[in-house]
Order: sequence, then C-alpha cells, then structure tokens
Amino acid sequence: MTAVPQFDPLIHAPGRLQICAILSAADEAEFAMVREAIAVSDSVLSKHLKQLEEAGYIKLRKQAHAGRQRTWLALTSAGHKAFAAHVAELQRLAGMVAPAPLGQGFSG
Amino acid sequence: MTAVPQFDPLIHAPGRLQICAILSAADEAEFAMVREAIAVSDSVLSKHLKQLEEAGYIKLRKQAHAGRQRTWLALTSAGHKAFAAHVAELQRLAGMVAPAPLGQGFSG
DNA sequence: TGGCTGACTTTCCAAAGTGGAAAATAAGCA
DNA sequence: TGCTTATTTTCCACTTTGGAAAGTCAGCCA
Repeated sequence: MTAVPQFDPLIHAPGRLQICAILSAADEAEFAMVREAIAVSDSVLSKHLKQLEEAGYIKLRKQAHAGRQRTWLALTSAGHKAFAAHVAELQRLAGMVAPAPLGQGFSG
Repeated sequence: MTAVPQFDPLIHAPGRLQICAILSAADEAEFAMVREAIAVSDSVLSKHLKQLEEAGYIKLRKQAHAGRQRTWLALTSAGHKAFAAHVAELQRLAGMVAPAPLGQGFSG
C-alpha cells in the first residue's frame, strides 16, 4: 500500500509552494510581484528563493541594464519537474478523497 | 489574481496531511496502523491526533471491550470538509501546472 | 485487591523552520 | 562620492516537530 506519499519538504512549505505555483503559471515573475502575492517581507522571500535556487529549482535573472535593478524569477526544468511531481503526489491524495466508499475492509 | 491560495496549516503539515489522507480513504483506521503508515512515534502521532481532534476534524473511538484497548480514528464531517477544501486548493495549484506538457523539454 | 501488560497520552527537551527588522551590499546615476 | 532602489544577510524570537521516557487507564491474572 503506497497510498501515503512523502513530500518534498522544500516545495511543500506553504510559502514556497505558492512561489512555485506562481512561477509555474507564468514564465517569469518579478521579485516584488511575488513578494506581494504571498505577503511576506523582502528578507523572507529572498531566503525562500535562495533555498529554491540552491536546490536548482529556480533561476534568478537580474535585469540591471535599464537603470533600475530588478530580479526576475523562473522555474528551471528541474523545478518544473519537481513541482509537477509534488503536485502529482497531491493529486494522488485528491484521488483518495473523490472516488468514494473505500474503507470497507479495514478490520485488521 | 487569486491564483495563490492560502492553506490550512493544521492540515497542510505533511504528517497531518497524510493522516487525513488515510482517514479520508478509509472509514476508520487504527492508531497503530496510522502510526506505521506515516512512520512516526506514538507520541508524535498522539499529538497530531490531539490537534486534529481539537479542531474538530477527527473523532477518536476507544474500543476497549475486547480485552485490549484500541483507538480507531475517523474524520468527522467537518474534517472531511476541511480536507476536501484543502485538496481543492491543491488542485487549483495542480491546474496551474497541468495545462502544459511539462516534463519533456524545458530549456530553462 | 495488587501487580502486570498493552495502548495510548503527557511532559521534557533539542533541533529545525519561519518570519521580520535592520544592517549590509550592489548597481546606476547626479 | 553620496543617494536611491532593490535585494541579501545577519541577528534574533517564536513556533513547530520529533522522540524518549514517564504517566495514565483498562482489563487480566493470581
């Protein structure tokens, strides 16, 4: 029985899960936009990004040539894969809910 | 943009998410079975269950008439609802991923 | 009744994770 | 050089999580 999956804690943490979700939906997102989307401080977002980057899940692109320095975030292919895998696990959980009346032979 | 959901931390924690998943799949599950399924110590499981119970998400049934005392766990309707809602949020994330054929070639 | 056993529950404590403020750093510009 | 904007680091507090061990409770046995 493999019904109970084990998640990637790096992605599972709410904040980072949200970051990944945003990046998964958009090709790229700006630091400030993400920070506001998940409602955390600069420092916190920066730390999350660092973790994701060190894991090779995202890539930071600093666009500094237009006067202002701005950081754009994007999932790497590894990041996409990891996130997709995590979501797949989650969907397996979802599958446990939807179907229905299991749990009949649970007397042992 | 409401693409970024906020999760119920009580359910989102890996251990408890797994507990809920198990209970969601079965009508009832035994303490020891769950403890082994999620690979934690008695004390840890007990504490998780206490939290879920205090939130009204699960109910403990002590069946002590057959000689040994055994505790059976089951989600309450509130628990089912909360878990389903959480999974729905998760599926919204999944929806952000699914559309595209990921996993093939990502030159990111 | 007293003691034993099995099945949790509680207490105590260490380790990890998370969050924010503030200082530090980087890049471009006056 | 000094200012400004944008991010990163450091420092620190708080919460969560996990396990070991002691405690509790119910039923059995002598």
